[in-house]
Amino acid sequence: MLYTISEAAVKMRLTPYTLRYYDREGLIPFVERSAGGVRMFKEKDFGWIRLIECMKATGMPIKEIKQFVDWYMEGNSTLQLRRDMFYERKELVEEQIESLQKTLDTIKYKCWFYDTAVAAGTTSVPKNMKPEDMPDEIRQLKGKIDL
Amino acid sequence: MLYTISEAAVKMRLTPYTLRYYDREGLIPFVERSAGGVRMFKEKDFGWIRLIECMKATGMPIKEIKQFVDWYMEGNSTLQLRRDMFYERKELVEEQIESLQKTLDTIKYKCWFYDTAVAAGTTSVPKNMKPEDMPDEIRQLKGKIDL
DNA sequence: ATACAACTTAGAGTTAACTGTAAGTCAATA
DNA sequence: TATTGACTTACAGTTAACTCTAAGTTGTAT
Repeated sequence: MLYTISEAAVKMRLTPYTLRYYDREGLIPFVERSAGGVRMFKEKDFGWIRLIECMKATGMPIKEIKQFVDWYMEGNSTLQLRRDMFYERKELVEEQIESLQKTLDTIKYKCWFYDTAVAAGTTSVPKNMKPEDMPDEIRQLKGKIDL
Repeated sequence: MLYTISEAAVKMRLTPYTLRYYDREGLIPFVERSAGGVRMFKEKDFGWIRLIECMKATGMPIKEIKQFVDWYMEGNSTLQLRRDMFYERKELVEEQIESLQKTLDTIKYKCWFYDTAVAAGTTSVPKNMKPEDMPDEIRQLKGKIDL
């Protein structure tokens, strides 16, 4: 089963513009063309594009993803480099999750803060509340955040 | 204790350019000026800037952060709007964490894949490995991801 | 064979969030 | 008081990742 760029775009939830951009940037050199030059996407290509989207989701810039694709096209001589890249990404994603969890602590505190402020009609109530009057989990959060 | 823009930048791990940009965009209207027009940052401002950085860390664009600051400057009549904004952010951050955890599953699978490929000198070993020959946690991961 | 929709490339335009430059002003020290 | 380094504004430049336009080509349906 082969797909045109529009069909591939629907399947991948991208636009044809984006797929052509990825092609120009060297992210999908394995996508073949018809005799007339029309891109023909095959099933196997979608797995690759999903992997590219996964790397993008880690915040990896397109140029670094291209580096990885270049290594892949080079064959087994680049296995170590590709392995190391994934381990580095693993570290970074674990850090991102930790960081987002800290961010979430602040947001959760603010949710309580504004719940309390809305109920009172003024921010001075949560602002001046003594720690011992706060719910346990909020007191914990307040201790963790640095606002 | 008052701080110049350079001192404030060091304290917040930002550049003076960025702080001026935030000021121009209306993110820190509460920062006062000396008679000569020089910005004078006070301790209280840093808490605010930390909150702005927290909102930025959730992926919130500067224009939406400005909306929140505008609501703050308007006073208690905007409490409900501010509360709702934090609840919306909470949802989004929880989604981001979930999404990153799925991304991490794919990365972890690829770490195993390339560990195995490097050991064998070729990707065909992990590529053709039967599920029952994989470690349990890898088989689990492989079932979860969609490459 | 002829339409005509969907494809192609090259290159320009957009957006967000900075980042830097130029010209001029402020403030601390010799 | 004069110098000098840090500040000010206005505005231009940068970067990443698209997004769109124009001019031309391909492929399918009559």
